[in-house]
Amino acid sequence: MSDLRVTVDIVIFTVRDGALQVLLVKRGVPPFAGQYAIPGGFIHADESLEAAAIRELHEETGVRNLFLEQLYSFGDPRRDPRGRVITVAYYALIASDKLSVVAGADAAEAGWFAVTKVPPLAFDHQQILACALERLRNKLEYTTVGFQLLPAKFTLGELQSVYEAILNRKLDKRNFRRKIALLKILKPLRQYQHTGRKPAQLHRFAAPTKS
Amino acid sequence: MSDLRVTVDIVIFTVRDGALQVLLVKRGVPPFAGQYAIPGGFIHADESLEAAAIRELHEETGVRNLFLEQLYSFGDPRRDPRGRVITVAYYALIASDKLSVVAGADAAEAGWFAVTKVPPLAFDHQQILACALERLRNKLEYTTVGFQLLPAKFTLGELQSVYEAILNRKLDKRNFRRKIALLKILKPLRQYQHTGRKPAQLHRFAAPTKS
DNA sequence: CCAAAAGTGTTAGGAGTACACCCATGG
DNA sequence: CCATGGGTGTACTCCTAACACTTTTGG
Repeated sequence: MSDLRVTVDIVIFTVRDGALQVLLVKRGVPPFAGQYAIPGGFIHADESLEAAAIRELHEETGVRNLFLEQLYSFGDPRRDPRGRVITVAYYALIASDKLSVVAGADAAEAGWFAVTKVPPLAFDHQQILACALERLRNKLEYTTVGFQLLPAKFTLGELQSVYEAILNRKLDKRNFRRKIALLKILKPLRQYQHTGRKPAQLHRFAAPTKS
Repeated sequence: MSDLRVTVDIVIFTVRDGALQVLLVKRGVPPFAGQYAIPGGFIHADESLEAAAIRELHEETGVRNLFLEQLYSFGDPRRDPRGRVITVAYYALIASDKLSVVAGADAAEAGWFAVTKVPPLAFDHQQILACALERLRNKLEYTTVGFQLLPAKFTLGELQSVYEAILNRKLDKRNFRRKIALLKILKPLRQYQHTGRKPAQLHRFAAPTKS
């Protein structure tokens, strides 16, 4: 018990270029120097787990007010060769229009990777990523987390692309739109996105109006 | 970071007397001396989180090989007045025919409480219990955790009672039995339970036989 | 014979899935 | 004019939920 430490690691997702991507940082010091890892760090003495996650998230991305949810805690005694380190893993979703802000202290060493093409990861981070991916895919089915990945105004086509990127499969356009319509959480706007061919109506996320 | 410690707390459920019950222990020492709490303890230096949970579970109930699942980690810096203690909460299900074994070191100070009638709890254990209850109810809908609470042989009426106790509402008998039958995980036995009126057929939990 | 739990089908509504064509625009 | 993504409806299946009566036994 003498030397136990606790970290918070955060799997940060975004959807970019039609693919679900995750933010990874290259480690500069041993162990696993030169390998990529999920961003994270030790918790401070006076902050809650979630506060630590929010702080790390802000340090890595410069963004606050993201969707953030605790994922799972990993505590194998040998997961970190330096000693006993338990990690509480979180996952976060960052909207595509906010991710220009990928600065942070080690900007040059951080990068987005498609989840289908992640390099070998340090520690047990492969397992943590797999866990986050599974959670995200499940939550997509019965919650509205998907909307967190879009800007305030978006088209139904963009929304569908986000779903397809996360689930990694094509969805039927008509069925998708009916399903979304049934949720009654989108407000159609009188604005259209003129991006190429036929203009697409913009929508924004909104709680259903009580009639 | 100097003084951080990690505990594992376990919400142990059973169904008894038609009610969902939880095992609580009375604290003998401050803080919260005399109040009830969820069983738990500090993790050892060389054991994984799950191993710690299994160990605590065995210490409290004398039983091994229960259903056990990690729930959530709680880390508010002021959740324990003694100092910084993070807890990784688990929940476990113990079959009604095994719970005579409620011995353990502090047997006299441990007891089962219906979840609808728990006394005030120490620390943030009320919150942990609420979290476990929510998880259990959700898992009941789309997994087969409910079977963990029954002996090897049971009647459909007993199974339905377990579901009703957990969900705290009555279920339709015909719909329930159809739903269970569709799962194809029960093997009807040539034995009947003669307990009062019309004998009820016994079943056992079994993976579906591949035709 | 009676109280009590066991056991059993049908119908209606809602959600998911499969599937094909016309529309509006920019180039 | 044409390539491209936007936009729309129907039919079928499956799951859920509501609902009532007969059967078997012990006392």
